[in-house]
Amino acid sequence: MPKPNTSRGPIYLRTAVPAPLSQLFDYLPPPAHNGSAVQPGVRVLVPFGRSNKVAVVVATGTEPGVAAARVRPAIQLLDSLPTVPRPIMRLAQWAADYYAHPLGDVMHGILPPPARLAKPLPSPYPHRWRLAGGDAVAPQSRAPLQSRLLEQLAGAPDGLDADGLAACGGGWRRALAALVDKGLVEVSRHYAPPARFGKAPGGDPPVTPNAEQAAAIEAICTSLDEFGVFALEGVTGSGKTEVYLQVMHQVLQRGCQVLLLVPEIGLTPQLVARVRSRFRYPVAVLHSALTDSERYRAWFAAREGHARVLLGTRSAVFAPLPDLGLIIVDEEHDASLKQQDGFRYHARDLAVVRAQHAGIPAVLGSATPSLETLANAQRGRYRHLRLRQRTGSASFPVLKLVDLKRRPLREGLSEPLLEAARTHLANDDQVLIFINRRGFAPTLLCHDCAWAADCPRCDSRLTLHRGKKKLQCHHCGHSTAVPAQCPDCASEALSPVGEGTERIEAAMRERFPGTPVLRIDRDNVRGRDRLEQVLAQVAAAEPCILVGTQMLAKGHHFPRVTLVGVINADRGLYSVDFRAPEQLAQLIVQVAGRAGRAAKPGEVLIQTHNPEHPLLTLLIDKGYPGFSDAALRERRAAALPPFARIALLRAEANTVAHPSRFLQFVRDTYAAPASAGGVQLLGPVPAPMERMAGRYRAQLLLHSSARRALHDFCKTLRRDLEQHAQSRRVRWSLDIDPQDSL
DNA sequence: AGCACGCCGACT
DNA sequence: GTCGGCGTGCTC
Repeated sequence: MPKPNTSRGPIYLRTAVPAPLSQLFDYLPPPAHNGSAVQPGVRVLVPFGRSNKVAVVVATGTEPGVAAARVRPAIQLLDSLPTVPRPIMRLAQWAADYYAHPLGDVMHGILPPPARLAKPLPSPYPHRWRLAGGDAVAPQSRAPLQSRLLEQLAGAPDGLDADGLAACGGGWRRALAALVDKGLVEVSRHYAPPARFGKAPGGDPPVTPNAEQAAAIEAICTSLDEFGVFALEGVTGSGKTEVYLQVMHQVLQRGCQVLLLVPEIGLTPQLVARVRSRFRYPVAVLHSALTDSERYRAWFAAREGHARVLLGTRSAVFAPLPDLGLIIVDEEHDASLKQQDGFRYHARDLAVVRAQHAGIPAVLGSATPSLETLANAQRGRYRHLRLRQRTGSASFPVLKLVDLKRRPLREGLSEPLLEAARTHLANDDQVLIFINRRGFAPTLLCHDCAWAADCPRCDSRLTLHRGKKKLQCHHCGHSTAVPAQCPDCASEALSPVGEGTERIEAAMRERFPGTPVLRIDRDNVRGRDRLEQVLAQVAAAEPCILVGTQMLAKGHHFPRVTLVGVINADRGLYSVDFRAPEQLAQLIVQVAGRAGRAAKPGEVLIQTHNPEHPLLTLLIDKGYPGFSDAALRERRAAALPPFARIALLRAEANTVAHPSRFLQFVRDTYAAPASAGGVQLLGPVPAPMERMAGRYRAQLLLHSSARRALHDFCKTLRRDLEQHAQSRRVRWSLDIDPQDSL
């Protein structure tokens, strides 16, 4: 849309309104405003349908998108300066386009909650008060407390905060409010940020890098002024974080800000503490566990340039950073970097786009890089940096398979694993048992009539939680008491089938009486702090046994663990999802990385019924690089991502028929034109779990060898479906580059 | 997404 | 006779 107003007509504000609609909506400037100075990124209150919405101005222009008579005036401009700065506008528009998602919804999603209200942006910093009109002479008051306050304020032209005024004595807030009412005191608009966003003084000395680390740091630091992506593949314990910190240091010294993105589970207090204690620059942290006002403060500090480092989870990729000089994505393979509902973006991919827009480097770090990133490295689009050695004296753990075939299993534990545990514990070492399942047992079965405890709302079994004495569905949260007898045949022979963390914990207690057994899963370890407590216990403890889920696999160091047992590697070997093997390999490597980080070598035992499976043997003989090379070749041969592009049209409804009927309609309507454009429609098929939380789900797979073709098709498809009456009978969504596809 | 309009069932 | 179910249409 052209900007200069050469004609005589009115200027229109083209806005993104928070609604699931791909179009933009035009408004006239509010009354008594000519609109010429309105910049993109400014929020505006507009009438929309029968209600009012906070929209974001995307552009101004002289031609309305609809008949001029239909254009209504906006109610009020909410900002004088853009709330969404230019680079974020550009990123949001790029993302809305790439993910074929309405820009209004994207904008709404990236605004912090206080900015979604029809008010000017509030200051999130502690209030400061000063004398009204900046009087140097204190006005008088007859109340003693009030005059003390006035006296204090007269001596502080920049104003005083709560700490500064509390000295005037108890009840100061009431007295101050009275002064504000009288108009003698005002809230200062010259707020100041807190001096730091953390308490540690900074200045921890950097560690001397080894040759590989030094080379990586050098490679990145010699191209800080241009866009470039560095795939930093560093085995666990190779000191990736030290590389990040040293590169960050250089960037900070040049006066730039750094964005460090991590998966939700990777944002540990240890990492925050490590970043804070290294730099004398303010560090802000942004993640979902914060309160709204804490998040707003971090967002605001980033936007004002008060925070020099922003450490955050995926949504932080949209945080405004005026002096951004470097983006790092840690654990870039992690699935939690992709948003799984609504606006389904991948923070790693957007980080690369943002770096490109800004002309700065992006670093994608992982011990187990995603196949997407490795493919980009192979094609020469990303620079591949490798850290192959563990730092210090740490050596690599030895991986071994335990063949479960025809071996007696007691509570899921094989004799070789138990034997190894005995040996390691006898050496005063710690043992970690990994099992990717919470609860006691994943099924409760009647031995007499084969009744099984099913979830009434999902196509799944209820998990037995013995501690809570409940049967629980891990998909919808449904929970019931454990029946004493079979509801079908009244038999009392109800037996738990399979193993979860609780059961392994109990079994280990029984096998190793006197050895502490600590269970770490979501049921047992509620908050972040609790996890830290347990981990501190482990660090201090004598020989002990840790039993846990994914929570154990990421980010934490267990220097005293020398044996890791993986209870079951078989799920994932034969999954329908083509990404399952990749995820299994990543998980095994990550868990294995917990062992032997100190001087003692570690041992990893993986229980499986498929010890000849090529995925497992490759992983054990050649490590993750061996596995990923083979996996990439397979993906290429099968024309799967990253060698082809896919998208998923999902639909759900309260009846079985509606989703598949809707998707079949889409297929019937679009198969021919799609195919002409090089896009294949596959399905519809029921979702991997067709019924979840009482709703039926199906999906249609869109596949193309050409990114552009798929993208164009998705955009027209969305615009059509938004209009079509058919789509109102289901809830549908379009997922570009889905994480779980089939 | 909201929100209203518009036609068909069980209730004071 | 009304309250209210959710199908359909619209939002500059």
